[in-house]
Amino acid sequence: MPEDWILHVDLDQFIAAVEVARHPELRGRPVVVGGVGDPTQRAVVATASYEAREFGIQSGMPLRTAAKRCPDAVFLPVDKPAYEEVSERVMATLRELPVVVEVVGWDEAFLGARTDDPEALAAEIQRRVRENTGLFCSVGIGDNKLRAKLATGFGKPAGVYRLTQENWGEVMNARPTEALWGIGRKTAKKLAELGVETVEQLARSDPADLAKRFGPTMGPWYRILALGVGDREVTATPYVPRSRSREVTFQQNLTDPADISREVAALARRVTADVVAEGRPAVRVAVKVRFAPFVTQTRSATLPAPTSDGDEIERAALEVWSRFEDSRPIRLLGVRAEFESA
DNA sequence: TCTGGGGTCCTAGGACCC
DNA sequence: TCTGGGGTCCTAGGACCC
Repeated sequence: MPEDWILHVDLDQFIAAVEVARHPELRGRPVVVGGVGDPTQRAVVATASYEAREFGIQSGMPLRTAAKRCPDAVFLPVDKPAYEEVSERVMATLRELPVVVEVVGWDEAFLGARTDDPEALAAEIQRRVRENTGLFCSVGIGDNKLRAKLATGFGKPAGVYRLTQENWGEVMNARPTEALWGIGRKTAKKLAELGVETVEQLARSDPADLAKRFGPTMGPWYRILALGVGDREVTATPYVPRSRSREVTFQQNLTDPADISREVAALARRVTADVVAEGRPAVRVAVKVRFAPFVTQTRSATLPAPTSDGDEIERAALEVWSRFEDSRPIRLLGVRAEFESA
């Protein structure tokens, strides 16, 4: 009887790889994709090629910093439609196999598979993705989503790795808690303050102590994560979004109230287009403001009635905006529409 | 590290109601 | 009126992920 496996497929340096695939002359060079491709602008790195990473360039880093670390890097603008198109081809390739495909991003998917030989399946996935798209991917094999996801990281680049209950402790116990999927820098730091530095220490922690520090849901959940326990359900059911948002960072901070109102209204219109495309009305509108030295605040309002109407969404966004009292210069504005939860 | 854009989920306090 | 307990909604903020 074949066993049930969960595979996690992750494209290697996806965005940079798509760019290199269509600009072959860039192969082997440090490539950095982000913003409009101008490293003097306010923007960050979306993806850096492995060659660029050698210079210490990472996703999320300001383009300005990346340019300082590697002045010779090639800077390219983000071309979302191009990545979406390639992503579709990758997902279609995965769906040709006898597996359930759950898409979790442009460059990632979980696969549910029943097989005696998950490594052979992983190799087949890599071969087909390479053939159909020219891209390399890494595949994690696990007995749940958490382990499959973490396994992919150990397989990079272009490799396959199996992480299950059997080798979990051996592979993970000595690692910092931040190695877990769901524990970031802030939580790792708070855990360290409790004397919990490693995955093994977290696994041995008292759930009640964790609940006291992190709340009744998150606290005990961190310990479960450290044990490697996770969700096994892989579903092909299309994802239903909870919200749609648009935001923009200005190259020069805004100070004129007329400019600000105009930008809020424009963002509300863009969000309305997304709401209309979604085919479900918005029930709530939120405005996000990032003031000059990077202080972010949000305000929101429940709409009198659900709506997909642009005038109403714009009016709501402007009303929410009027409740901000701070008058510092503004570097970012955002508008979000929320849908009724299912 | 002068720090994007698009999302998700959890927490906590206050309002409000019974 | 020195006064309970609980449920739910609204709102703001925090943390995380890609």
